[in-house]
Amino acid sequence: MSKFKDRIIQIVRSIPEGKVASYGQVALIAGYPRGAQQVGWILHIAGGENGTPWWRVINNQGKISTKCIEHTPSIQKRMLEEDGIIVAKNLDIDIEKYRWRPSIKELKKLKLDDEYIYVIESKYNH
DNA sequence: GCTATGACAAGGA
DNA sequence: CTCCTTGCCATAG
Repeated sequence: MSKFKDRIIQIVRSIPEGKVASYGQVALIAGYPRGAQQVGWILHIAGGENGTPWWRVINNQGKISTKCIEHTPSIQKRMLEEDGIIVAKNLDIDIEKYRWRPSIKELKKLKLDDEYIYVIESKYNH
């Protein structure tokens, strides 16, 4: 069990129903600003473990980009719709409308220092 | 330790 | 908007 994996899973599990986050956003909040691609990989091997809502993570262009045969795009689309999120036929999602914007208090619980939390806030709350 | 592989992202054409 | 290039970095072999 790597620290990285645990961290990513922890963040993904804290995404509330009805909200989505991008791979880069999850990586950023987890404390790995440039680990977007690794998030996809972690979800590929660990997605589905202990109730991890892997389907709430999409790319920053608002599209579903899974290629995993265990977790196909159609499955992800259905899971998102069950969360109340509108997904177009071409797998497009209005990410800015549904984007998860964790509060300062929520971020502090993740043991991130104040300066770093400010960076996250300024990036997604403009 | 070194190379190859990406469920990615951002910027240029 | 689409297509392409470059930068990224944890894992697997």
